[in-house]
Amino acid sequence: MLSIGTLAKRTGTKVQTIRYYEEIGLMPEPGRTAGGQRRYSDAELDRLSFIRHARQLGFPLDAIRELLALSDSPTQSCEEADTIATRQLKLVEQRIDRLQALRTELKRMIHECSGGNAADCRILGVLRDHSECLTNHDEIGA
Amino acid sequence: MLSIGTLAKRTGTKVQTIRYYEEIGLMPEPGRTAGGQRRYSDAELDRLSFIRHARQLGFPLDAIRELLALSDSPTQSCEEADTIATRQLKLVEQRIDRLQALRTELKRMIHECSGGNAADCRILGVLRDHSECLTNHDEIGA
DNA sequence: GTACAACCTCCACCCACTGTAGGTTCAAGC
DNA sequence: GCTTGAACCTACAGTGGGTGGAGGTTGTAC
Repeated sequence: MLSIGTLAKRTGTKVQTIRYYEEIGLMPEPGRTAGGQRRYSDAELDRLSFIRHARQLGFPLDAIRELLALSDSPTQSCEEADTIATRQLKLVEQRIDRLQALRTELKRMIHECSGGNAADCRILGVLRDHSECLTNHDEIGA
Repeated sequence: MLSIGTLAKRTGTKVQTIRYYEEIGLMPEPGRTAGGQRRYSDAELDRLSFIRHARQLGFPLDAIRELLALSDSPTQSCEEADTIATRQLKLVEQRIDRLQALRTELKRMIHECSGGNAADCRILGVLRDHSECLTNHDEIGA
């Protein structure tokens, strides 16, 4: 049986994060010692590894919840897993496209700025006047 | 003078977002009507446009705060603007690299899954066992 | 038996907003 | 001048995915 700290080290997770996963029902409530400390079995280690791995691949926790449910019922068709993964792939591809457009625009801004004072700065100029942009970048964020 | 709703429409910002920017000191406190409603001048329209444009390019609000300060003192060197933009470019490039690695891994998972039941699903299999991954993807998230 | 690292709960905070409830003001039409 | 109703106001809760800290308790090695 593993303490929460050992489980954390083995999975590369912070202790608080494990407790957070328990709180939101992603991890089961583990057994406790007489004194109230959590003790984990290998099944829980596997489950947390699964969660962490899916997180590394960018799956949101809700999707992970579904994937865990599928993984727990091995006779079910894996069609749904495919759907979830494909959805995630599309999301990742959208983000890449968007970030590549941002990269182009940022590079251009930086390249055009010859380094005088702020009044003539192309970086600030482009920010002031959207019409100086070559690309449309309507959506917010990265 | 513009109402907050008109300013919102003109800049493609939500009304709540404008009030939020005021709350965190990114937008100045505007004038008010006798009844207490906000009224904005063109200077404030320009400032909000600048903020929104920088957000579209993915700059975090703290960076935007610095960029606004630079834009307000036109005699200052624009070196700092260059530093901020370059930092942002590097961040964007890092994210692109990371997302491209995720894309590769997701594609492989989906491709390998031939669609049986969940027990044999390659998608769930890869998630269960990190050693089946070709790439290292230590960091979390997208 | 003691020291102290690791654990416990509870709560606040991060970013950048978004949404809602419950009440007030402005402007257009009559 | 009066009514209507859209737009405004404040205040607060919630989003995702955690992170950090205070203040107190337990487990374990010596």
